[in-house]
Amino acid sequence: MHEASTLETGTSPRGTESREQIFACALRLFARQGFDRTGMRELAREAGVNLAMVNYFFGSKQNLLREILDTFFSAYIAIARHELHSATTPQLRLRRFIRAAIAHFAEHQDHLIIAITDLHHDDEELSSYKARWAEQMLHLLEQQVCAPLRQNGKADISAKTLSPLLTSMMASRFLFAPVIQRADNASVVPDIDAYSDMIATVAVYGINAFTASAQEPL
Amino acid sequence: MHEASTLETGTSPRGTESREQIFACALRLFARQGFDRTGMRELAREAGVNLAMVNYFFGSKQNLLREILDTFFSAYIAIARHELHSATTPQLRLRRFIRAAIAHFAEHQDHLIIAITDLHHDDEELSSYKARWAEQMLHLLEQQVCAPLRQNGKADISAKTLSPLLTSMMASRFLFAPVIQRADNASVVPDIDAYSDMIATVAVYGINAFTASAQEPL
DNA sequence: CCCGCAATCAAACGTTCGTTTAAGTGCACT
DNA sequence: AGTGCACTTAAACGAACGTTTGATTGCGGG
Repeated sequence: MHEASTLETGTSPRGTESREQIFACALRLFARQGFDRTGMRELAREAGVNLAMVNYFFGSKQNLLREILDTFFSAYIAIARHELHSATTPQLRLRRFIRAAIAHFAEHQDHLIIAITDLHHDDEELSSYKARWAEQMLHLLEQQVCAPLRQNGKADISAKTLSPLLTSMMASRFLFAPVIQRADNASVVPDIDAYSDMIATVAVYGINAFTASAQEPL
Repeated sequence: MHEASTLETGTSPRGTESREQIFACALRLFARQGFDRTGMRELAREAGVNLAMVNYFFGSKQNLLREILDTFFSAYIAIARHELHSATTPQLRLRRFIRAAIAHFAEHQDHLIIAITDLHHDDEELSSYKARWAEQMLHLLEQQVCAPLRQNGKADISAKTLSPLLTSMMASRFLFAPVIQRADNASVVPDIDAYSDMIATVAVYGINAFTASAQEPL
């Protein structure tokens, strides 16, 4: 039952390579086939280690999933905290947050896919755990974006609506990538910078049009 | 192996009630716990039927999933086909499509969640199947929205980018609902009409800002 | 009345699942 | 040389999985 210690002794402990192999393969397999469809034996075989090593290093399959979600969410929140406190206007803060978050998504696509497609796992521990991350994001967006925008005029938008909307918009390319590529593998996709610019522009101007008073009708 | 016939004899065949019970319970369970985490025995127990009835009516668990996806996607495409051919400008067509699609999502939230969280199942049959739906949506958006917008000026947006973006935006509320509600169960959520208005406004004005030339900087 | 067939049932099929155990390996340090 | 500890291993555990079989029920039409 006692999970292997994670303490760093300056130089890597002997088992580090195996542990990292397992973690890397779990990322790939969970994202491509889903958490439940990936068996411990398949994971161990792919990582080139013995079956028992997975639970030796991570305690259980659930714990392995939690460690994956942990690395992703904590970095996501850190980005939000940093970028949403940076600029002078809520529009500029939002744009900087989107660009940084999409860069994070692009670099950790497997984490992202696992996090979203496993959103509806009704495991009690993981659910309350994800709710705590959501709380922090809701609070950040409310303080730094929604509240300032409320003085704009017409309609207001709540963080409970904005947070899922932004995350969905930013993730859309990665979430649907396998289906879209299969449906139309001919044409080229815009590079990641053009994509994040486009999402940021749509979000900032779209939200501004919704919250601000005067708009020419479309 | 011979699946029960689906032909309608005017009045319902005798087994219809059981079949519909199974289908309804599968929707609820697959959406709440995921396809893989839901066992045939659990599904049969919940539906109040014998275990063997599931495969008697649906042939296999995969076929049951496919029937769920089928009813959802075919209605989704029908809505897109209808609304995207309706109005005079691409902006108006887009707005009408978004409002109708969100109404469809709201009425079939379980279908939606199953479709999205199972997007990454690498089952060959289901993948090529979903790709065919995606092709139709790509073609519709390209013809009725992207191509007309391309004459706008500055930047253009491809259907390969727009289709996932729109679907993600419209689905955001339903996809993240369980996490958000758990993180903040106090406040009220906007009703579905206000939500679809907001998504439509953000999408139409946001995309217009991205594709049109002159914009005041934000 | 009874034959036919759709529907229902209990039971078992073989497989795979996540987890645990107990033995074994080889380096590091005294 | 020898002891301790981190790592690795093969094997087995009971449970749950999706599917199939063969018998049984009960209504509708000849």
